[in-house]
Amino acid sequence: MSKYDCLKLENQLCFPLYACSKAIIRHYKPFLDKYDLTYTQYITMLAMWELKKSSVKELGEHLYLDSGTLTPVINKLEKKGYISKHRSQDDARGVLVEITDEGKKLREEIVNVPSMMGGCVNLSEQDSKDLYRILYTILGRFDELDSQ
Amino acid sequence: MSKYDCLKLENQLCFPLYACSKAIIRHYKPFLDKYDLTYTQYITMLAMWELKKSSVKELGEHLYLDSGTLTPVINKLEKKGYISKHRSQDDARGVLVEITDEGKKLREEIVNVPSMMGGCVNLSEQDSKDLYRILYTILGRFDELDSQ
DNA sequence: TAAAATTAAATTGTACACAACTTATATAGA
DNA sequence: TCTATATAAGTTGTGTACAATTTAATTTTA
Repeated sequence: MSKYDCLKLENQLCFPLYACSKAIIRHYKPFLDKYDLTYTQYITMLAMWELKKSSVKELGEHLYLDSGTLTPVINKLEKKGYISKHRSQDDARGVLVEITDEGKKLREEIVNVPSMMGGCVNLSEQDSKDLYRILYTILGRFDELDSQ
Repeated sequence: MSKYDCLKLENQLCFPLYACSKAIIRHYKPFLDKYDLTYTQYITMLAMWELKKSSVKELGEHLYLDSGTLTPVINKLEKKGYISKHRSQDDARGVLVEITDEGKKLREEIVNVPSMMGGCVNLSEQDSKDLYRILYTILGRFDELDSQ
């Protein structure tokens, strides 16, 4: 036992989290390539399918992304025809993003992607539930910290 | 219940994983800024403190990073004086990276960072253990897939 | 209500991440 | 042994992330 044990990669939780996140995104790629979507564009579409219409700000809160990241992603998805954007009438500072008919069609095709990815990882029911709960516990702690 | 439920952000494990990983890295920043290190540079130093001497390839296997990411990180850490690099004698294709005395000194100072971060998250003992186990299960599955 | 403070997006600059490619070197097979 | 293959780093190009700044618009407040 050394006082440096806490600095070992294997004793840190941040590292497997970071490595896992990247591994999943990397393994999404072949599935998403078919639809010419990056992972970030994919989760942005996931959010838009739920929200249908949203400000950039609200979308960013859902995705934990700021406008610096989101603006270029939105512009790319707009160019692909999946969403449209225009200034808000109520508040001219805001921009409203809206799902298009093309975007709705994409949902039909992409609906089988999650199960294909799930098949790769193949966690037990219990592990999935535990992982889900613990991750949202951590996110909650950080949300608290940030709002203080 | 809709056939699109699987496409909801909240029903995907990839999303909280991705969000959590980013949140942790973001919250490391104030602690690492003191030492003028980015998160990637930090975990590279963690690996180097363990390995002491390593090829770029081996280092990349530890960190799940390829040379495209690692080469510039190594160059920056070299410029800061924490590591040194030179061609391998045995195999002139390889480059060996080695921790310097400066790099060893840094370890002394940075040893309190993990506990400060742990204090932010404050997971229960059981949740930490479960999270750790599940994350390495996932990484193991992907390693299997990749080696096939 | 006019100036000050706040807010929403966009912009800018730095640093990954990674696929695809290049270059140099080493190993294997005919 | 000579050529084909494989391997290790490095390079290039695209796409995030995010802090910091800018711009335009809205609220607050003196």
